[in-house]
Amino acid sequence: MKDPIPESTVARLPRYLRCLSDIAVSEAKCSSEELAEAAGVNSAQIRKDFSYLGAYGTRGVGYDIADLSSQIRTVLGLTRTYPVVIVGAGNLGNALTNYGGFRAWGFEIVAVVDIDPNKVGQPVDGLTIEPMHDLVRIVDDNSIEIGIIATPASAAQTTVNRLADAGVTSILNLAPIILKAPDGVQIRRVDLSTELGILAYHRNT
Amino acid sequence: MKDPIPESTVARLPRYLRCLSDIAVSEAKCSSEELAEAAGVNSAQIRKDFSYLGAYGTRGVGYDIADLSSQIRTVLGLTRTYPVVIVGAGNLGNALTNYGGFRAWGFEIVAVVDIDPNKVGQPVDGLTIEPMHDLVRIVDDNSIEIGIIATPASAAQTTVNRLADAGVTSILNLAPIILKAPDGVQIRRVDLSTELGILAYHRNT
DNA sequence: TAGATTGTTAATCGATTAACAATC
DNA sequence: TAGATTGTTAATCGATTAACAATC
Repeated sequence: MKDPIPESTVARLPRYLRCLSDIAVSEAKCSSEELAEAAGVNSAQIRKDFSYLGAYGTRGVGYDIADLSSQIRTVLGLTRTYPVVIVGAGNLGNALTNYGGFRAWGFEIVAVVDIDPNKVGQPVDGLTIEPMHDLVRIVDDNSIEIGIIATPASAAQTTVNRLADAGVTSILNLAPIILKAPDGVQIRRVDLSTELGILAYHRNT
Repeated sequence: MKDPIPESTVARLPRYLRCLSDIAVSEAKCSSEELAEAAGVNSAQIRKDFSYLGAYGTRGVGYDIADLSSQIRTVLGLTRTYPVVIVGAGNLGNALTNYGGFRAWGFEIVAVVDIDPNKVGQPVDGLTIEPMHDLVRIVDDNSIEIGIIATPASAAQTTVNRLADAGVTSILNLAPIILKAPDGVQIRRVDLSTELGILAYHRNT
């Protein structure tokens, strides 16, 4: 077991988790070869990745899927619940609030805020849209550490700053813009146009 | 100018495009140092990336933003329009259909299909939800090459296969599952839970 | 010309993978 | 024991970056 897990390994762990839960439907154990096939990566890669976790398989047998999944969840920090706030109650924000898939990994949308007074007070999936100026209180009350930005690009940097001021330290940005992360705040970005752009590139290559 | 553009470079190009359009608001030219600052990458990285494009800056001056942006768009294949079909008219699918941001890079949602007869016929952002069994005709009629999967995970592999059969060769998968790509089809995956998982990992590190 | 910044090389760094001894 | 598969090393591969000559 080596200590610092490479970023590339971390990025693959959730993928392994997904594949393992598929395989678990029919089997209790699997080999690195089998998982490699399902995840589309090299089997040596998989064994190396797992060696960082201190997760031990059994030579000649393979990995116990339940054990391994549990190890991965522990390493990623998916053994607790994370309250999440969504900023921006437009189509995308509301779609995310309605999307139940976050809960399986412990992410629970506990608040949705919007700057538009006309949206404030409206219901979304059991929650009520709250005003942006209550953000500090909302983050405080719910001990929120993670925010998702579903605002237009033009409002995204302001939103980051306000989330940071309120005490949120992890942000997932869905707005199509590169943001500056305040000190102590980490931002990940998902840009669907970028993904389509990369698809387009490969079509023409 | 070397020929094969590394995948890592390709993945950064859309980011540069975003940053350049921000910078273009106030300036017509920029240096690799300035863009590096905005994009959060090393300036040598940027110059190296651009050297693959055959895009030439001017020594002592920098890069012409309009020229450079146009080069990047050309390389990525963003100089034409791509008709896109969205499969799955749930919250996410409808949010994407409503989302206007794809059009700026030439991706135009021309059809939304769903398997649920109750949804078929309903309007979404000027389109009408069409039945899944018309997929081949729809893809044909609109010369669709790109599909976005916004179905539940359980329906995603079937959807890939049907899209592939219909002639779609580029797929963006938003369902939280690892899919097998049929021959000649490329799939990119965006998994928001995975992104949150990686955020969670870094919180606890 | 002097200052600035590119384009490119070469060095560094890190990630992937083949190979195989260890061992179930 | 024989067969299978891990865990790990060492080799390979590719990506990043420092450095600097070229040149605007």
